[in-house]
Amino acid sequence: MVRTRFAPSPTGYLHIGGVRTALFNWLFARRHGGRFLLRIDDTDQQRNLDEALPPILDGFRWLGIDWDEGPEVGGPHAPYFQSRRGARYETAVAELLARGAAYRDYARAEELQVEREAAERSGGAFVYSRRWMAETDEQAARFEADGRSCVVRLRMPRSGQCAFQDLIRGDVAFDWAKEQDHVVRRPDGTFLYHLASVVDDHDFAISHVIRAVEHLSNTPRQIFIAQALGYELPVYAHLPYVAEPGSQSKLSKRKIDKYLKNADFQKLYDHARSIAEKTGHAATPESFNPVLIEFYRAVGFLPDAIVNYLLLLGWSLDDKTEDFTRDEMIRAFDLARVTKSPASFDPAKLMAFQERYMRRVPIDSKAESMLDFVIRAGWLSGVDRDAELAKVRRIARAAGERIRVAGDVLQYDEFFVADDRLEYDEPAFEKRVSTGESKAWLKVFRGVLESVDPFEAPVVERALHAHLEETGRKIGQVIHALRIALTGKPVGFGMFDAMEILGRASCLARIDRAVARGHGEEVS
RNA sequence: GGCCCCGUCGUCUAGCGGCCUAGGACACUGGCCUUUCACGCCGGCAACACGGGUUCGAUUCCCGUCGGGGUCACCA
Repeated sequence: MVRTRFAPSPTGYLHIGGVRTALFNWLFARRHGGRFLLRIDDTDQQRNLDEALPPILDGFRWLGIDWDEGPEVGGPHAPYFQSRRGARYETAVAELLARGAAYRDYARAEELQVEREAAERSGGAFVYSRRWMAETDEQAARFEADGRSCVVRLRMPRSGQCAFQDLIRGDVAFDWAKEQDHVVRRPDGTFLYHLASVVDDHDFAISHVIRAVEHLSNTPRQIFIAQALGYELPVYAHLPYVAEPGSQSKLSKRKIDKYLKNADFQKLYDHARSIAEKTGHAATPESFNPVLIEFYRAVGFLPDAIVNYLLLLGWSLDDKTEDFTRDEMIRAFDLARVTKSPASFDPAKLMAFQERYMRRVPIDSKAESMLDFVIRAGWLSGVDRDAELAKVRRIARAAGERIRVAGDVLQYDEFFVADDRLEYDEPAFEKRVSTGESKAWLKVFRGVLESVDPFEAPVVERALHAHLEETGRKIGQVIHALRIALTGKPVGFGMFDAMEILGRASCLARIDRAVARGHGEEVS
């Protein structure tokens, strides 16, 4: 039975790279009819679990990455929180001690530091002298009388090699002598990650440990622990990490300022921020960061687009397939096809997937998600949802592919403001409405609009064309003035679609207002 | 610095000795379409890090160099 896990620490944030790792674990488990579990690595966190965990869980749920065992869903090996498994780790450490695979160590931090520096000076790897190791209770008592406290360290081999097979890296080997006597228990009785992780992986019957390469060099010490405890080893697979845009360095949530110098990143960020500003979403780097999944959710990305993009970061099926439904990716996923080199995160390509997926969203559900943003922005109340939805649906239809993320609806405030509150793009107004005979023409065309019936796009369009025919004008001569008078902007939807959405009354009122308006000044 | 890993277009990648004058996608770019903006359509630019081998033949195998990165905690 294949069993994989993803083990986040409860930081409150879901990192893009972490999601990719979780996704690969999930895919691998689903592919083999196994189980995917979530385990919370909170061995050393003072953070308040109660508020740091839900955002992570919500993030996974939103992405459609479900877990078979773990927080909230429970499971046969509960609890899935390392902070609640101390007793279990204690027995493991006792076993390690009993078997001579670990020892109590009474060294002080400064003493260790001296040895470390000496090793550095001589150019060799630091290997602890074990001078303050207590092998008997008597020795321990003596150190304690000195006021020393003890940690438990692994008694690592000092010769030979630790060799293992990695599903992605192939054969890997490390010299035992380069390994340190890692601490597994602190003086206060808490445990370190490596110990907890190995014990949990064993207890939870994890068959495949699929994680980022940063952990590759941690593997020997974990193998040492597992073997000392008589555990069967899981199969290891170390994924390349997700790199910065245009670089090979690991993507980090703290380096956002640096990434913003990348044009594509900047573009995505600005795009998202303009949406977030309108919805009042706090746009601090902590909460509003393109390295975190929450960022995409806050502006209306589609989870399927993100997952599909992430799937292709370090994995590919062949030389052309890019689109995968969940079922397709489950069927196709194969660790052997994971790349060895880091894949850099490309905001532009993510957006391309988003656009592609957005095209396939049925108009009704697109309108639903757009309406959420409109309500969040306070442009509609949400009280008469059916009527509001109908309006947003018309906008969605007219906007077509201009709506790339659901929050893009907030670019079209002209359909939500009162006629007398419409704002104009001043240079455009100057150029196309204030000059020549634009205003005179608008007045005339206003008369035409009054009698158009019904006030629907194709009818209005026919009326305009008939009018142009009679007066011998070309559409290009007048439509810009009309657009700016009605929407305040030089760009937008098809003119007639926009007019239908506005309705006759608004169109007339807006023409009146534009015509009455002076050169760039408000007429009251 | 020690140890380890990686190295095909700007980016994600295909390629597992001849199918490669290296394929696809994104980005960029020229044009078309068009009431604007998008979309769409047609076209273009663009890569095997370098040097040695092995071989009839290397992007593919080996070695070295260079470059990039990861990791060296009483963090996870």
